[in-house]
Amino acid sequence: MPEGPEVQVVVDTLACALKDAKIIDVDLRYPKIVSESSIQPFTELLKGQHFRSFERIGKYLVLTLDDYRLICHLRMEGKFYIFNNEIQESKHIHVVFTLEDGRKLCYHDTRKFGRMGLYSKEESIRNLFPLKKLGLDFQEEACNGQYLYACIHPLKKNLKAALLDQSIIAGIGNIYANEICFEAHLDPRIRCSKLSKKDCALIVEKMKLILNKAIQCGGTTIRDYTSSLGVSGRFQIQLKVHGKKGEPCPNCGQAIDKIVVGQRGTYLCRKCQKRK
DNA sequence: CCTTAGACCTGGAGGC
DNA sequence: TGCCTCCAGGTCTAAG
Repeated sequence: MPEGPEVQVVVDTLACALKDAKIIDVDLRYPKIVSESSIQPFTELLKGQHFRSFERIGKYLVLTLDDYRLICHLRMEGKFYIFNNEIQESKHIHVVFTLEDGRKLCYHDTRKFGRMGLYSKEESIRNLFPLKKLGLDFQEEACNGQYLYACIHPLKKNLKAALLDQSIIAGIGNIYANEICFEAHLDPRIRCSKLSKKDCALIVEKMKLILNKAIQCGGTTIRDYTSSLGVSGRFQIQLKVHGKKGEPCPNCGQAIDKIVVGQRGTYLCRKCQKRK
């Protein structure tokens, strides 16, 4: 589920639940979840650390502890759950952090694609291994039409691939890339070099609208977050094309088409989204 | 340099 | 019901 907005919802929720909580034990059930680039020994170094601050960069969670940064990527299906007493057991829970107050923070990941690791707190965040290849985050001021145009104008690849390229803009995933192309009335297969400055300004404008609205919608589900099931970014925004194959386009009524672009499922309205 | 196929994993949906 | 194939929020690596 997690693209940038869902990760933001998760970070906000974790910040509420875990601020200054102390880790007293870590049960690493599936060791491959820990990145090879992590400082070791992972479980031992976490003991005694407190969660101090919480942020998101692209699709990464950055949890700052007393002495380290714990960086997590949820990939396709990673989720965090917090249990007050007993864990609701599952074979998909791969890491359990026991907190001093008795709560358990569980990392759940059906496909085991997610990764987490410990990194230096001294180094600037952007220089840490998992983050240094990222471009501007989608919420940054400097991430504007000019920036996007400068990045993608020279590229031969198509618009969809550029939106998914985390070294250009960090935080956009497949669902939102489809929605952004639809709202900008642009065919995802357009070559980047054919896009004007005006197109790029429009793309960024729609991108910020869609992603920020998604965060707000996710934010509404935070409130009914209770204790047992916890912290999963619930994607509640109204999608216009993603997953809507065969349904009428909200603009013109023509059936939404599904194609493959860059090995990813891509939904579009052939009438509304111009190819150039 | 760039694009693309494959790998990493599991489970749900749909066809037969 | 069972078996098979395809597909899914992502990213990295090797091959072409």
